[in-house]
Amino acid sequence: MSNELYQLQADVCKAIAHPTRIEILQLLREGERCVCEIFPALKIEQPNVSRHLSVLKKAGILSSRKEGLKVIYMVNDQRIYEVLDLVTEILRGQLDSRQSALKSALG
Amino acid sequence: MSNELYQLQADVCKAIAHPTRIEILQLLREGERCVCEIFPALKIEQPNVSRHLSVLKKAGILSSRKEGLKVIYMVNDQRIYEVLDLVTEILRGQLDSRQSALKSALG
DNA sequence: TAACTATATGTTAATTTAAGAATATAATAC
DNA sequence: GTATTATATTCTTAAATTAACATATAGTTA
Repeated sequence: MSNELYQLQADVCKAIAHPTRIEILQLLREGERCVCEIFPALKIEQPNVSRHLSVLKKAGILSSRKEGLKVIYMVNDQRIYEVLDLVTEILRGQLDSRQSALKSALG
Repeated sequence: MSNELYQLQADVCKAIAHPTRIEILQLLREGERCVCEIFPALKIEQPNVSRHLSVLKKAGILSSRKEGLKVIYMVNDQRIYEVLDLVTEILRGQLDSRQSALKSALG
């Protein structure tokens, strides 16, 4: 149907289509975190994490608020984790398919 | 946890992170289709659709089989539609948030 | 005010992605 | 064999993405 919807869906998918950003989301699953907690946990540079956070925020997946010097990021909609979990299940299904294909190929 | 899992999840998300590929998936929701049906339905060039199909296939989202001259594509795991539907719900939630923020801002 | 801390933003280079046009391949029909 | 049809691939070019490094900004403290 709506070509605009496809673009919006693609934008959300693109925003989460990076391993670092998925790792950020998994960290935030436990609750909101400031940048100063996120980048040491992920062992990447602060400017790097800051940019990935802004990608997620621009896509409407995260929000932030200031507390003194710190900026605290949080997930807007927990359903983003249903998306990630579904993707994991799909991957597991792919693995199972390959395994049973191999099994039947080997007799 | 596993950095490799994040990469695999990101790969699947990246594969569906394009409006044309989402449109292809929505068409295939009704059942398998050959390339000759897909590209006229989407009103894009055949080589273009062929490349997008190969991206989806490489990510394990689609499979294909030959029938004479035609190549027929199909979805491997229907849960990919749960992902797309969830993303739509998340987008709707974002819209609702903006609306109620606007409403309270205007009194 | 200056110094300090936390975060964000240029800038650059390397890599990836996408589309269009042309071409190549594969299966069928003649 | 040649011609035809359906699909895939190559090439080129433009645009987008990413990381690294340096720098800028915002808020705090002295």
